[in-house]
Amino acid sequence: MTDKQERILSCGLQLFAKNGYNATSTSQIAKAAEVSEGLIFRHFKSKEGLLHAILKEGQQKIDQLYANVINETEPKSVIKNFLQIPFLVPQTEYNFWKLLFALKWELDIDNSVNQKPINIVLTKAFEQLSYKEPDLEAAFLVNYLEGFTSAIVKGDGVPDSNLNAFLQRKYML
Amino acid sequence: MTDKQERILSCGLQLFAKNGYNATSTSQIAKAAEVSEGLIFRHFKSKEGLLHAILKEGQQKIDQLYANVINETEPKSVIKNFLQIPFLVPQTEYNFWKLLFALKWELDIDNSVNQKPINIVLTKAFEQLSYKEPDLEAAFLVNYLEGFTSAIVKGDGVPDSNLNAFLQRKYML
DNA sequence: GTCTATACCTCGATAGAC
DNA sequence: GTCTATCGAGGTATAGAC
Repeated sequence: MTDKQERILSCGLQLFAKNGYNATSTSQIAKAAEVSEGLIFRHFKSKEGLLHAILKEGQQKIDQLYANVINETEPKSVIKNFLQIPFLVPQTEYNFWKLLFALKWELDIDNSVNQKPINIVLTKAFEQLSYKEPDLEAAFLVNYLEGFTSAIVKGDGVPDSNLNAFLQRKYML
Repeated sequence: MTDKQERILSCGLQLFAKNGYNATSTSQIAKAAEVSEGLIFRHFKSKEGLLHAILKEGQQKIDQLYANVINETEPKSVIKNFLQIPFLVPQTEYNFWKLLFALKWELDIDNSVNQKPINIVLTKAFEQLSYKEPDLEAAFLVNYLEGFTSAIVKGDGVPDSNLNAFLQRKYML
């Protein structure tokens, strides 16, 4: 991976996240990365190829984030770590998350692949804690976190830790 | 409002919702609405003008939906009606909601104008029900509903009423 | 139907590493 | 001399606009 390739990936992410995929032209990216436009196509085949390269690079970070939940065995910690996810994302990566949210609607790129195992683990945790309807408890929290992270990433603000502390009390974690 | 104007609005909504704002060309809309492309610009000034006309038309329906919550006085009914919102949206209007979600990211059109009064009313309801931290309870539910409606509109499926019934039990509504 | 701009993309030429 | 990274001048289509 050469320096210019990395600059294309980085600037592509910035611009896609800031202005949207369709609204960003390859010439803009080239200008920002200070490379010739042709180079983008040499390396990434097409504009969409560039997008997928960007997504692939970011996917690792997502996996790491979810690993904290999946690999946890103690049920209370599973829930606690799940709720903590938004706080583990460094601000430098907000752009990537913003892009993910936008792509869900702009193209039909949905990485709900990660959602399923999370849902299973969460359900199991509630079950072990003797909640009456563990699957619905899990679904409830999953929807909450979707809304919460959406609000954070959208507002480019820091997540409100009060809400998190509140939930830890509510669920006795 | 002529027949052709309405067809432009309707087809514009369909296509914007389905393929995104930037990815939809005015010529596509003209073809779908069976009008000349020039007519779009005569009536709506620009592509963005058309978008705003579409949004303005839909705003009324949003207001109606939220009115059920805002105008309610009995605290339990406030919360109940709030949670019911997604179930009151007819499938024929899913396209409009989908467009709203997409625009939040694609352009920076955010109609969180409605969010504030809802938050206040919800907080008050929890307060009257003697919840310890009514503001956080409200914020929690608001985030949940954002995630829930997002999932519904995205999945073009019917909302899961089990989850709603579960929450009515949980909050003793 | 026509205009202008710009979108995505191609490709031959170049330059340096080995 | 081959190979890989790069440049930048086009090409073709289509966008929004009127």
